[in-house]
Amino acid sequence: MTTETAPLKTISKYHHGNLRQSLLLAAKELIAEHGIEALSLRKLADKVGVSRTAAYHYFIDKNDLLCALAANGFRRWQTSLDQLSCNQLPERDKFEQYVLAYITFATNNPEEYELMFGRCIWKQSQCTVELQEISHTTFQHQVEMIDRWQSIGLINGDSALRTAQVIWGTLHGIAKLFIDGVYNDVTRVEEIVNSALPMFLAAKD
Amino acid sequence: MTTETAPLKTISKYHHGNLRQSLLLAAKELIAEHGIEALSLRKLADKVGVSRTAAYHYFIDKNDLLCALAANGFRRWQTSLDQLSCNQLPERDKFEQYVLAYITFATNNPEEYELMFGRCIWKQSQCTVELQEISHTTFQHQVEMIDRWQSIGLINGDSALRTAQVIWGTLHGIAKLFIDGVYNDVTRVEEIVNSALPMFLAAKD
DNA sequence: CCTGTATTTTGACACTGTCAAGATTGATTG
DNA sequence: CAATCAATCTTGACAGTGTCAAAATACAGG
Repeated sequence: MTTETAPLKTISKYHHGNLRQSLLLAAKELIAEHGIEALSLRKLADKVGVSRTAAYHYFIDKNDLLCALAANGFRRWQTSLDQLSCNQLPERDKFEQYVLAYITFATNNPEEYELMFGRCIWKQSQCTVELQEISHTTFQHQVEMIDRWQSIGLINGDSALRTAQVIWGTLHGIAKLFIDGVYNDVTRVEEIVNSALPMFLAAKD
Repeated sequence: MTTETAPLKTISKYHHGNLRQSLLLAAKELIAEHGIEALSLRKLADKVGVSRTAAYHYFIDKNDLLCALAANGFRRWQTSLDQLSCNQLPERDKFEQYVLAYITFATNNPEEYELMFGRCIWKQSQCTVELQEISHTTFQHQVEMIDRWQSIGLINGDSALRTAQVIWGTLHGIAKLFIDGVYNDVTRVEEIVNSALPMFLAAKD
């Protein structure tokens, strides 16, 4: 459809070139800086140097744009997962890395994380098929990882699905309590994670 | 300050009688029905039968009103905790009850829970001293409960504070995943809770 | 009845998301 | 090269929103 060769035109008012990409990038920056609820389509348009309603040619909705951002987040997290699952460390270290990576990803990109797993998209407004697919894939991926760790005997629990749900719940909960400011001493992340680990790991002696 | 004898006046436009209480009640209903983000001060005023800006004589802000609602929620949850901590069941059953009660409270009053622990109040806007106090008291209370269970040897972990934070994280996370619609089969709450319990309980044989 | 204070309303402003209609541009033809 | 067309962007407009300042109303006390 669109030619991929970015023209790098001289600045003319019309035909921005790659507005969709620019909008997503600027939105990500604005959100990271001032939070999700501070993002308005008009400020976004201002930042990109374009009119208020220009975004509506690339996104159905404000919600549609947020979904696209969340999908990008899932892609980023997915690649982290991929790197992690194909390294050569012993499985136990992999598990620890996974737990730490999860919390780190969440606390380092709080607003993006909020977008990916928060009510803003999942609850109140319906989410895009794109987002539904990429998130489902990622969920599946994580369940499989935990499933394998469980079948090895590294972590305990009966049903693999239930165990995955509980572990994810724990990670999500800790992350959320930090992100939302209920826990506010972020320097203590690692300590809490280290307290969480032995609860999941099978008896180790 | 205000006389506590509610006059129950005939309906005259001015001097509603107990506007503050009415506003809180109506707001709670509106939120329970349509979600937090659907609450506007104007709809709220309409429902109570009062002008748009009437609420500003009892609340500084929209945020102030939400904080009051959250504080009420904490009071409700606190009484549940009190009932639970002074019954005569064995400690193990108490712990199970606590876990189930937490998730049940959250999933039965999702919007109120969101208000109590969500970003809406804690992160973006600063919360009231009233809310800060009541929530801090409740947190403390929960930490003490877990501390006791740990010193008895019912649940494992090293630091009591860290253990409490992790357990709370787990409960909060599971609750949130349900509330926000990421987990959507609410009938499976109990199964997940039952999978979570043995992770916290010390070896039981 | 008159006055002061507590309470509520009206008017106004800036900001938001979104739709319909118009304006501008680059590419594709003849 | 000139004309047409579709893609792209802008302007105008509307209904909501939170919130402030000033006006209006009701009640209590003298």
